[in-house]
Amino acid sequence: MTATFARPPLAAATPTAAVGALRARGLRVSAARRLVLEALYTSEGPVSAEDIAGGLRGQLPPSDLGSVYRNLDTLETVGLVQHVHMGHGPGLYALAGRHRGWAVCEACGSCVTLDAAVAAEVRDAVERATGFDAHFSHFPIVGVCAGCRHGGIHAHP
Amino acid sequence: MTATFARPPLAAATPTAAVGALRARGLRVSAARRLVLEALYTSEGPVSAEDIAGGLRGQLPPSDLGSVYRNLDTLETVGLVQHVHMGHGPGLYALAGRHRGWAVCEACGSCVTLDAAVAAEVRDAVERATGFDAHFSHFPIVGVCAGCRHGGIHAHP
DNA sequence: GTCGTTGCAAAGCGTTTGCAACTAT
DNA sequence: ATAGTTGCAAACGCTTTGCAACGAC
Repeated sequence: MTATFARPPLAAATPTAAVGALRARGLRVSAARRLVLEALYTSEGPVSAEDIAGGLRGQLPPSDLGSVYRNLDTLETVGLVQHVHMGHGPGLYALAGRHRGWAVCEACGSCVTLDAAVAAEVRDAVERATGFDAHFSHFPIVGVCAGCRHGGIHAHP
Repeated sequence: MTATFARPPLAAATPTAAVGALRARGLRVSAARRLVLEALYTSEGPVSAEDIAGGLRGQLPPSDLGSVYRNLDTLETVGLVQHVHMGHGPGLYALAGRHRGWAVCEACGSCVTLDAAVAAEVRDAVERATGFDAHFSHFPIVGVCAGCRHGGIHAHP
């Protein structure tokens, strides 16, 4: 499935809350599904399906990649998870409700989350300029960050 | 190669001008390369490599998909072409310098180009809010367009 | 004649899917 | 007991690449 269309994000602060949300929808709480959730709660930034299947480099037991994709898809349909595309690599997954979008620097590669205030400011400006009600959850804002513009270190493209 | 990093766009108003730009860089002007350029000058919106290889549904002779990808890559390195990702499908290619970015509506699927004024307005707002010098050439602005927000027809996700 | 470029085919990567075995409910 | 779910493997769509033949300069 892998929706391009945004699901309403469903914030779940703890793994337990997320498990509750699954049960509330009649979805089963299997070990594999629990593991995907745990991986997302464990990791700082967004992670790839392969990262999760690999157990986040030993932090968690490894699991089947196909099932990870299926579970990420399920969790995204429920609204617990969102995925974002940074550059050309694999899609990256993160818990929904923890951010209002992403911005990635094409000079240093750093990826930051937008908080509610910043996201609202950008959204309003885009709405004024284009009429679009925009979000940056699926595709990030791409550009050069303040640090890199002011003579920082640049990654080679 | 397929750069994530933006090349400086190199506007060429006509196929002849583009051919000149190629020669100026010591690149050869082969039939296959000419065909890719012609396809890009012919098409209204951004097109996929497969569209080009297929001859834009009979408008041009078909050509080899691998070579189309190589030529698009070359043209992008030169700065004559840029590619953009709409949703999850194949990358789409367009002449550089004809636009300052893209916006795509996730309700009706329509894709519009940003003109210089609109792009500047959005860029300034993003800079104020985030410190990023942003552009929307590689990943479009994703949102719901004015028409769809005001009770238009919605495509099913 | 030289060397960039082509066409073809094979491989690559990220992702999806069919299916029999399993297990949460 | 009944479905939803798993693990495996095969297939998928998009893109890249190796290589011998070719063609622009």
